[in-house]
Order: sequence, then C-alpha cells, then structure tokens
Amino acid sequence: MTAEALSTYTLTVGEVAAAAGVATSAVRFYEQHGVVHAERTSGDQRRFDDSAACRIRVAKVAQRVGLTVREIAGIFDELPRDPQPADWGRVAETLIREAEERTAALRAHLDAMRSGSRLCEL
Amino acid sequence: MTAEALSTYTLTVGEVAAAAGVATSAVRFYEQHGVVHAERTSGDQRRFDDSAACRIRVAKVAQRVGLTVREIAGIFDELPRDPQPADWGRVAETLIREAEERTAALRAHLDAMRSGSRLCEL
DNA sequence: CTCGGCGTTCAACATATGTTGAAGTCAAGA
DNA sequence: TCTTGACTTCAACATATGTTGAACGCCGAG
Repeated sequence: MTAEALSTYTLTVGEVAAAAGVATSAVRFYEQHGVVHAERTSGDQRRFDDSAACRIRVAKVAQRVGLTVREIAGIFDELPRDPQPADWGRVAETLIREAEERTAALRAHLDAMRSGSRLCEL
Repeated sequence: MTAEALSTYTLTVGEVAAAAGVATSAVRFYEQHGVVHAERTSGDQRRFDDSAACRIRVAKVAQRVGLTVREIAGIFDELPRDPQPADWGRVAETLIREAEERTAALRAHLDAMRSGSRLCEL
C-alpha cells in the first residue's frame, strides 16, 4: 500500500482558524504569504489540508523569535509535496538553528561589550 | 574621587547615528520610544551621552530575536542613572533570558509536534 | 428550494518600525 | 558676521502584520 492519504484539502478557513487559534483574517493573510496553501472549491472557497493549522501555530511561535512571515514561508517551501517526518524534522532544525544563531549573535554582542570593559561607554 | 564622569550629554543626533550605524531618523525614533535619552540645548537640539549608540546597537540585535522596541526600552528602563557594569550585566542577562525563553518555546512546540508522532498531521 | 451561517473580495483602518521631504533654525568656522 | 551644513518639526510615504466592515456568493439542513 503506497500512497496513503495524499493531503486532502477539506478544511474551511473557519475550521483552520479555530484549530490554529487565530482569526480567519489571519489564515487568509498567511495563505497570501505562502505559509499555508489552499485549493479552491468550484464556488471559489478555500479548502486547507490538515497541516494548515499546524503550520500556522509553528509560524506564530517562530515569529516570536524574530522570523518574518516571509522567512517562515521560505522555510516551509522546502517541504516537498506530502512531506515525511524527516522533512518536517529538517524544517524544525532550520527554525531552531535560526533562533539559536540570533541568540548567539545577541550573546556575542553583549559579551563583546562586557569584555570591551566599557559597556556602553558606561 | 567619587562621581567621576556623570554622563555628559554632548553628542549630536548625527554623531550618534554614525556611531550606531543607523539613520538619524532612526535615532530620533528610538529616542521617542525611550530606547535612548537626550537632553536639549538652548536651541532645542538633542544631545546624547556616550551610551546612546551602544544602546541602539544592542537594540538592533535584540530586535532580531523578536523583542519589540517597546520591550527593549522597558528593559533599558531598569538601568539606574549612571549605571554600573553590574547594571548592564543584569540588562544583558534579561535580554539573553528572553531570547532563550522564546527559543525554548519554539523548541518545545516543535518537539511536541514530533512526539505527537503526527507532526502537522502529516 | 430556501435560508442562515460561512465563505469571498476589497478597501479602510490599526500598530510597529522606520524613511523622506519641506520649511525653517542653529551653530561653528572663514 | 555670514554662510553652510547639521539640526528641528511635521506630514506623508513605505513595509510588515493583521483586523474590520461592506457588499455579495456558496452550501448544507430542513
């Protein structure tokens, strides 16, 4: 049995919003910016797959460490169609690496200040 | 010899901007939002002390880890008048702690996803 | 098949973070 | 003193990240 459950686009914008804990306007915003993807019904309504709410939740947490929506969408873009756990693992690693690099930069800057012995020319 | 070099407000907005590597408009913006402080000359021009450029550089790095200007100003507000190295040390710790807490939240979220064994309902 | 709850788009508004330009003032050197 | 570059304020613009409201369309339950 290959090909089990290729992502099925069944969820409405309201369902995704409720699942992700954001407003429907935010879901549309994230779709516009490539954080989530949707198909359209014949009546032009969006239908999301199950990953949408999860992506949005991850995006929200990633935004808190300084990643922009554009950056997050770019990272998610590395996911293949119908991603495997390993694919998500790489995305997770990329996100964590970014956060840690930025924290390291902050730490380095502050350390340099201290060892300069005149932190903010006190 | 007590009281040596209580902060002297001598630097112009242009000097601070050059020292911090930002536009003068940004320096004024950061002053408006309490990241740096200035006195005024009789002619109403801003004069900053030596810590201004440093504060702005720190703020820039802190923004990269998701701190807002308001949050950064709030953290800097804990600095007493004419701060000692220890005071700056506490500020540095606060900044690092914030960055690490946010990274930890990201990591926790991603870990929970993985162990849920259905990361983004793959 | 109709009705009410969702969905759609688009524009305006809101906040955060700045930049740019106009019009006018200050200050330091020739 | 006069000039000229740097300063001032204020408003408009710009981008990121959304929210809100109007006007209208879709769809599933009765």
